[in-house]
Amino acid sequence: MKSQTAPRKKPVQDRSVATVEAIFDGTIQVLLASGLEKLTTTKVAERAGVSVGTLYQYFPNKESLLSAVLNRHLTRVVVAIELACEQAKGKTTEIMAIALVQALLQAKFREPLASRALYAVTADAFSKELIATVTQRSQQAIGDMLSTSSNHKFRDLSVTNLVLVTSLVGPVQALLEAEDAGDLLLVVEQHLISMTSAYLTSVGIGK
Amino acid sequence: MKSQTAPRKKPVQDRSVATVEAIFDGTIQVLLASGLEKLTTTKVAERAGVSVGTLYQYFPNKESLLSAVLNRHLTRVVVAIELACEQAKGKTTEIMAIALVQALLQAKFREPLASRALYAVTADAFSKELIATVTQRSQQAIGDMLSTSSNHKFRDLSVTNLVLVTSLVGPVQALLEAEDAGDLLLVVEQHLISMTSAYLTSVGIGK
Amino acid sequence: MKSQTAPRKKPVQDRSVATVEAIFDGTIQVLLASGLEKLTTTKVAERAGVSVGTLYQYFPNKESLLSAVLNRHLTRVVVAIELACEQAKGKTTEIMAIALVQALLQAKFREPLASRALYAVTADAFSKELIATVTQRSQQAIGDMLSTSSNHKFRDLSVTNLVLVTSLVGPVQALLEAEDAGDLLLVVEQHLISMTSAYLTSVGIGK
Amino acid sequence: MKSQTAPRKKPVQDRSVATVEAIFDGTIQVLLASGLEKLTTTKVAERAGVSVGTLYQYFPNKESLLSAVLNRHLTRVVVAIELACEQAKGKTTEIMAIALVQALLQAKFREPLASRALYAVTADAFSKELIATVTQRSQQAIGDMLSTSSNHKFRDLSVTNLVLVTSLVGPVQALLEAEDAGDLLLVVEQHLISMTSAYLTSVGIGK
DNA sequence: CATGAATGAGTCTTCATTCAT
DNA sequence: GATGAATGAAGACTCATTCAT
Repeated sequence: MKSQTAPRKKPVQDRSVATVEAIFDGTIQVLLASGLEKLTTTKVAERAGVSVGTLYQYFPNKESLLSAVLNRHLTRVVVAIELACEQAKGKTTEIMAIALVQALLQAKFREPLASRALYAVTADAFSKELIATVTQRSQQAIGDMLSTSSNHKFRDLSVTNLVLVTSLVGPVQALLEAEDAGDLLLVVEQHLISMTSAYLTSVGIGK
Repeated sequence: MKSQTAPRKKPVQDRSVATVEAIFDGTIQVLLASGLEKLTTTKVAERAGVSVGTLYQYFPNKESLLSAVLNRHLTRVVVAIELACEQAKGKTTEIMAIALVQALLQAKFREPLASRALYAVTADAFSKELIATVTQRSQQAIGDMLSTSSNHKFRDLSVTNLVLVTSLVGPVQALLEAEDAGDLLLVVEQHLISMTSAYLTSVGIGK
Repeated sequence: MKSQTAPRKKPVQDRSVATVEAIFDGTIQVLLASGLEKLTTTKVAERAGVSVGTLYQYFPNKESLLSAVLNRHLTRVVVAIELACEQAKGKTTEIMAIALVQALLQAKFREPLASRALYAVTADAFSKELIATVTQRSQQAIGDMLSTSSNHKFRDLSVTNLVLVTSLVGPVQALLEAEDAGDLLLVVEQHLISMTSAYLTSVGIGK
Repeated sequence: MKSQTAPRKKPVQDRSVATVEAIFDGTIQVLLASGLEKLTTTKVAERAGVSVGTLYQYFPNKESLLSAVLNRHLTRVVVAIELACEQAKGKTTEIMAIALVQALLQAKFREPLASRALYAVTADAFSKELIATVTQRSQQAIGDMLSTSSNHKFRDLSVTNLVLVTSLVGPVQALLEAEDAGDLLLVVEQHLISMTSAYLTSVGIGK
């Protein structure tokens, strides 16, 4: 039996689509305003301008709601990464580093509020699986890209992927929560590119 | 006004110390077994072998309990980092990288269960302050160390500190949760050292 | 003030008849599958292949739906009993016993599923009135029959009626829920006839 | 895994015993005042003079509460029947009939309110098992008794047991709900004895 | 007439916290 | 100091019913 986490019904009608969208937004709002701990389905429904009943028409339980929101966000991020990786194939390691870091930052900062809000959700037990999937896809994309590098070869490719994915997330998150994010953004981006590039060079084997 | 988060009384007697210790352990146990979401003070007390009443004798509320546990853990980690940074002062950037990475890994893997269990707590709203403090101290220690490097100078030292601290945490966490952590540990450690070292070199200015 | 329990409109058209019929069937289905406790109007509508809205077109509320279903069933049973009693008038007490028991069993086993399903509904508060009416009619019919017995007279006729009606229902219900109802049916029927006949003889006064 | 229907903790202390007793009484009260359909755990707690929390300390859920109350009642009834059957062993069939009917009536009318209130609970799905057990025990006791009859032997003993048990319950229930129960009691008792006795005689084989 | 999305009052149940013993 | 029974506010979730399309 599948875990009770899949959305309850697909929004086929326009009204439904709008409703679900409003619920998603409401979730983010409440997450930012109250935090995950104090997030209640009633609050979310209120913010979304619908009744609790309606919320439950689309999501069988609170968990599935949070999962859906997180899923939508993370999927967008991974897709951005996959795209960037695809486009950087065959290029030099330096260019790959730039592509990867920029893609991640852009994806995260396109919806900075959602990004920040969803961090807490990420830590929740039921997100494990989702996170695993997303991490998996990211590593796959990065691995596929790296193996086409024009100037380096990588042994321990899987470890390299792991390190790359996990090491970039922390700084990005810190940036999202920083008050002077705007000022820092460019410098940090530069540093992350330097770090990634330097790491890949030091770990790669010259061709 | 201070938040009601400080422990209620100091355990001066041996029995008290043992009780608090048991409660701390119980908390970790429950965290691992049930997750933060399903952690209840009653469960913790049970695991600790005391009554709820006793638990509340030492901690005014659930939050303060979790804060205390998290605080103890993080403090140990920072202290380890501070120590390592202190000892690596005046050395080369490469040695500093090694010292830093090793200190972090050792500190985290000394109590791997606690490290893993407390990750979720970290994401909770009330931990913000604690995390901030700890991050602050770490960056301070690292900054102090870096500025004594025998072979590099750093501009944007604060950014470098930020990047270092935040980028290492992700991989370590991933490692803690990996099933084959044992096999990966050494390789990942090596990669993290490479990354850190390469990053510092690339960002530093030769003396 | 009358309770809002009467059907909302009479199905004059064929389509309407079919719809109501489908809703009745759906109700029985859900009753059997989920039990009264978990019976919801939505489920019933689904099973019936109509929308909830349509269901409410024919029944003003859940109660009236259940009442209607129960009513239809019980009415059929009483009618069968009334008929049998009518036909046995003037016969001996023994023949009356046979007629009564057989009529009841036949009526109940003509729609065994419905009979079984509706037992729970019977116990619900709102059925009180309906049950009373039905019981009343049965007792009336039985009383009318008994008083024409060719070989006995009855004092305490009302008590006799009460006992007869209420004592036969239990065994029939047990039979309906038995797994080996088929095997038992004939024997139990025989026993019930014996019991009824013997009871009437022992309580009746020889003419 | 056992069904979540067993009481949560045993009342060892006096206070606990009193609490549970109050909850039982409260349940009966609410059942009589509002009916099963409108019975809520909050209402029960209020009537019992405790908080909902306390109620849930002793019963994991509403169902288990109702089961416990029903169980207590039915157990008392069966015990009474078992006792009566035991004492009537070796006697004539007529005496057995008297013993059985009187035992049942006395047991039911010792707590007439509870008897009446619990009828609805009886019909609920989750009571199936309990009812089955109780019926089983009753039939066993009756069977054991009948087989020692001094003046009759019974073939189809199991059918006879079934018929006896199920046929007596209906009249008793009707009596409990009758407004003039007091007036009827004696006559009905007499009729039930007649019926039972006559049935057993007609179905038994003279020795 | 039929549909089914939306509503929200009403339930069950949990759990942090207190306090009499 | 320790205990654990009692509390009750709060939150997740359901479902009878309505009404715009």
